[in-house]
Amino acid sequence: MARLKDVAQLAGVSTATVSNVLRGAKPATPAVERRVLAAAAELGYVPNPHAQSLRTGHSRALGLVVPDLTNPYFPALVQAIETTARALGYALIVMDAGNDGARDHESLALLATYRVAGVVWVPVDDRTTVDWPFPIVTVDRPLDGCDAVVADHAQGGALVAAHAIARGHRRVGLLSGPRALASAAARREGFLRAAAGTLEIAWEREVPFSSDLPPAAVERLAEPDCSLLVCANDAIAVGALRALRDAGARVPEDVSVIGFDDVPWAEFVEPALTTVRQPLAELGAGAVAMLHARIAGPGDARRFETHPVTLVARRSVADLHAAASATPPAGGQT
Amino acid sequence: MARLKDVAQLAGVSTATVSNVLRGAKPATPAVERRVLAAAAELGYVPNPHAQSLRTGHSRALGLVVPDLTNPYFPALVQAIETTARALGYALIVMDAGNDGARDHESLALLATYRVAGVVWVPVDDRTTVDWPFPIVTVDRPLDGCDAVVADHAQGGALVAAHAIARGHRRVGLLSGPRALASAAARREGFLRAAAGTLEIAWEREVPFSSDLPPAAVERLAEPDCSLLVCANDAIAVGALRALRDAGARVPEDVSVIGFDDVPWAEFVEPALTTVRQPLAELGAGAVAMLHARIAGPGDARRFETHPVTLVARRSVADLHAAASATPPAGGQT
DNA sequence: AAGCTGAGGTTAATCGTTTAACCGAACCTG
DNA sequence: CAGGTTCGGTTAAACGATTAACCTCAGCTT
Repeated sequence: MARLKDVAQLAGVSTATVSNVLRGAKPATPAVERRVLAAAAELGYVPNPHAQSLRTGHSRALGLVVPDLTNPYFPALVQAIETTARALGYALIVMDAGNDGARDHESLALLATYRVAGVVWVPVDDRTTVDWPFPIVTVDRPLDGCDAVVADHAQGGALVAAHAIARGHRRVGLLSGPRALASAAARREGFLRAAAGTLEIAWEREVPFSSDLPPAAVERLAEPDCSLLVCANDAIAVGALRALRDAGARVPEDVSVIGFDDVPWAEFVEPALTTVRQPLAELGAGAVAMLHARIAGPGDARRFETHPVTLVARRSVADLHAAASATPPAGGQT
Repeated sequence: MARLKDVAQLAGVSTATVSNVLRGAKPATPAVERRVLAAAAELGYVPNPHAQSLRTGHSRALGLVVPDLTNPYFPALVQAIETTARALGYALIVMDAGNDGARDHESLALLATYRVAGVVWVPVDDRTTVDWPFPIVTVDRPLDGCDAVVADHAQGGALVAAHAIARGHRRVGLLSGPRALASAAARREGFLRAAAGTLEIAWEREVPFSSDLPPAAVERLAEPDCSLLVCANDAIAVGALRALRDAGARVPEDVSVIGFDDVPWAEFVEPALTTVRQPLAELGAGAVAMLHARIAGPGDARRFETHPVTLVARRSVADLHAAASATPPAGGQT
């Protein structure tokens, strides 16, 4: 592989000049510049990133630490992050923390030894102090003192309430997520605020983010006693769908269900799930852009971005204004 | 951060000695060895990987190139690869080729500039010549001249046939995948061989790996004319489920469906899908182990590993031997 | 006792960049 | 025209490891 020295020799200048020209660090005579560029092109020169990193003390690599790749939330996020990182000239070192807080920090430590220029981090637990030799931006879990991009969960909750109201629902049941999680709390909060005065909360159960509903919730679902089930999560919604089916209730004819996240298979369950879509691609791209900016300006004020979510209406919530008796037309997706 | 030099100074020896001791390259006096280890521990010394790479010409990083992270097949694979790579002391640089052959090669080129020690590659198209400055092992798509791990698709096909026979099916319809893909061909082949003489192939349609079935296939499904639908893929199976539902057929009472892959939501569709599970974790771990071996022994013979698949029986295929009229018990998953 | 050997260290070159320090020529400028 | 500036370029010193070559000295052999 061609080295800087080879380019310099071919162009008949010193390595310093080549380096300066190639990086646009110092201006050079047009003639010299042309010769250098030509030589570099001819040799197919590509700088050795390790030499660069050694010299400058930082690499053109970014780290990404996620709690668990098999969580359906992440692949789209990772993809967006990788794509925009690459477009900005960074390589991406990915680490999976296996939902383990200790491994989370171990990963950051490892990234530190690699002198990455920055890290995109989705922490497994919300509150952990941070003190690392690189800038960090977190996704979806704000940590004090470091940049963050988040989806607007509260707005999502409001969207759900609005949709319910628009479709003529009055009494709803709530399967809310772990109150301890900021995102779950925000969804609930946003929903409640927008529902206030219009929607009646028949009952509420706090359940984990999982399709395996606790028995208490399953029992409750045997006699729903409401026209709409608001779930904090698509996983929960799928669990609800299953429980309702087992109880002999038809969705959405007897009771409607709405989820949150728009996991990849939300459209494949029966009936296709109405849910709130998180802007994963935007979140990922935004995080990398923010990190890039922070690398350029370490001293700037803390950055914080919140991205709007959208509701995607499918078949799982009935329109009570439409002929109340008729079955909604099949295949009515999107 | 502590450098080799600092350790040497603290231990009262030369940097060469420290380097040798730490890597176990050359034996040293027990006393010296102890001093060095103590010093390194005290300073929390971690070698600078860029300096190492610069000097040795290769890094302790592996590359991973996949066609498309949002394909449900990959997250579990990537996770296994990352985990075992990390256990072996490698960092993992992940690249998404966006299902684009050109980008695929571009990614490899980029990895070359990073002097990765090796690459795990899932090529977007099967036949591409390979000539790179690092060892490669491919997953699921063997390329001549480079190591590979693959799932035993033919065996999977045989498993499907055996299951069909065991459950009393006689006439089956085939929704086979793109014949051009080696994996699809192997599945079909394995199935046909095991079915020969026992199962009657009522009809066959070649369709792409997608839930959006071509009209021709949908039409065929309106009048299935068989007791079991063998799908080359879970995506296809989901499409079939949808088409059958639209046609008013009940699964599995009227017709059974079987898939392949065991995507994460195979258990969430209605009815839960019987399918063949690919050993993603084993495939990933195997690939990295193989790559590691190849890095150690560049001259060794070509390696090729095939991993067995397993059938996971859920509700979507009926047992014709059981009371033919009765509905299978609900909730009978696993 | 002279000479060889080998074990255990050290010295210094090297990997491919970046960048501070320097240098000469050309270009004002008063 | 003598004396700054600028401009465009070079030289050489890092960065932090690895490793070939060399050195020293204790222990053996004859």
